[in-house]
Amino acid sequence: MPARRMRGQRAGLTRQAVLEAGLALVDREGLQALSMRSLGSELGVEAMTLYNHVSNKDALLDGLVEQIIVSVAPPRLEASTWRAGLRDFAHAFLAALLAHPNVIPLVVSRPATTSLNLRVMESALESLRAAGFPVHRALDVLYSVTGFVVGHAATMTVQHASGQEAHDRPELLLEVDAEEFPLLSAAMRASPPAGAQNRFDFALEAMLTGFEATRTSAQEPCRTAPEARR
Amino acid sequence: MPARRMRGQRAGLTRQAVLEAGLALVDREGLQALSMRSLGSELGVEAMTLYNHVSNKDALLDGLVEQIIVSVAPPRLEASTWRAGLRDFAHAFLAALLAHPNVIPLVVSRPATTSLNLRVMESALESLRAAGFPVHRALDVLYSVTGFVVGHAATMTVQHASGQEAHDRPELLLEVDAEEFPLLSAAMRASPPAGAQNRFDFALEAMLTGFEATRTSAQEPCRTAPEARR
DNA sequence: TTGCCAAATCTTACGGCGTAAGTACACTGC
DNA sequence: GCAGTGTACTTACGCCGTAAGATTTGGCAA
Repeated sequence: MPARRMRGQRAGLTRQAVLEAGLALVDREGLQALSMRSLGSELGVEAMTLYNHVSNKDALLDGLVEQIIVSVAPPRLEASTWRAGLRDFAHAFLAALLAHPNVIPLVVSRPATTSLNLRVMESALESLRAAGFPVHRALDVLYSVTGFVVGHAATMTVQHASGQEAHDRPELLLEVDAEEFPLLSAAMRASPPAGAQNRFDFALEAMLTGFEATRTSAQEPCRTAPEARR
Repeated sequence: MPARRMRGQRAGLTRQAVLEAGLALVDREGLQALSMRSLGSELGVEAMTLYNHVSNKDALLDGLVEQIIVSVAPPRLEASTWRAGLRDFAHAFLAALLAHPNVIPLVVSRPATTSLNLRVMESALESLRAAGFPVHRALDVLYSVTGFVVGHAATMTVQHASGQEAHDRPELLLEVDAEEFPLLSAAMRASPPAGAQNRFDFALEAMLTGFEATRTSAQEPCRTAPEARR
């Protein structure tokens, strides 16, 4: 609980503190619960005070996205194989998104063109090029993976029953009519709650396998790259 | 221009007309320009009138998403190969999304669990199962493709320079510093404006190729499925 | 034809939003 | 001690979604 302060007394806020509180608030109560006023009172401060640290609400939202991007930033792409590197990156990115599911709509709708983010891409490109991808293909691969991760994270976390109180049940839609949609309900019952992760891995591997073929314009006919043989 | 009416006179609105006008408004001026008041005046009607046709703004937004889903609905998945079918579906879905880029954030953040949508999935599952996929794998494949398409559509259309006036330049970020990010800027210059579509196809094919291997638990060691040999 | 009703529309009002503008206070360096 | 600077608060404006109620209409029963 923030200590009682008198007019003009400092609260000791920083941009970072504001962003963290904002992220926490969104995680806890959803995007629509984030207003300058609510975030202010969360921090024991009036709404207008926040404008000392973020220039407006849009910048605040951009900041939230940035927080997430930064949390996955360390370019792990130097690890072992390019394939393992991409896999690690995809997993780290997915984990970061799933850790803050309420923010995903923001990630989707605003540009992640921070220079910090560009730096990550640059080093990833370097790794892929070294692994034998032509530069433009490397960019294709990178965009494909990020698009894929974002898309999956989004479809994994859409809450149905458009109520705003979906902050504590990670289960997905299970109440499909077994009469009307037999296959669908069967398939959903067949893949247990953890099935989403499996599905992600499954499709990711499929994509990586597909990439392999275009590495140096099909350097081997079928199975390429030794791939972490240990 | 809507004819001048007196109090209580009918405007002849329908839910469909409201949704269409809403979609048009969002396409033209962006999501943030859509308010009950603005949409009302668009239709020559007061804001509250709209509540006769949609129960609240959330339902209106759901309706916009539905409009898009419906436009891609006809299950083309019966066509020729399962692979060609999936490819067609992905292309149709992507086209529908790109036709209304401003709506993509909505598509991402709300459930597409209309029974109409479920019917599409059911028939797609049927096709895939007939093509040799175990049911749960078929669902994996389907989710993977939709997630992939949504993710790509999203990353293809994020506007940078978070201003709200990005409604008439489909170009993406091109002003990266060639000094600081040589590979990145080179790769972007290498892939021309139409490169996004190529990238999508490239990654889609990669994924489909990957799927092929899990069709009936690796039915052939390397190259499976004759695939539209005509 | 007349009378009535359900549906479509408009009016008013409320609380909450983002934020521009102005004010008050506490630190910092001289 | 004292000015300057930056942090925080207050007030106010115009927008938002929408609840409640008044008003008019078109269509149907008698």
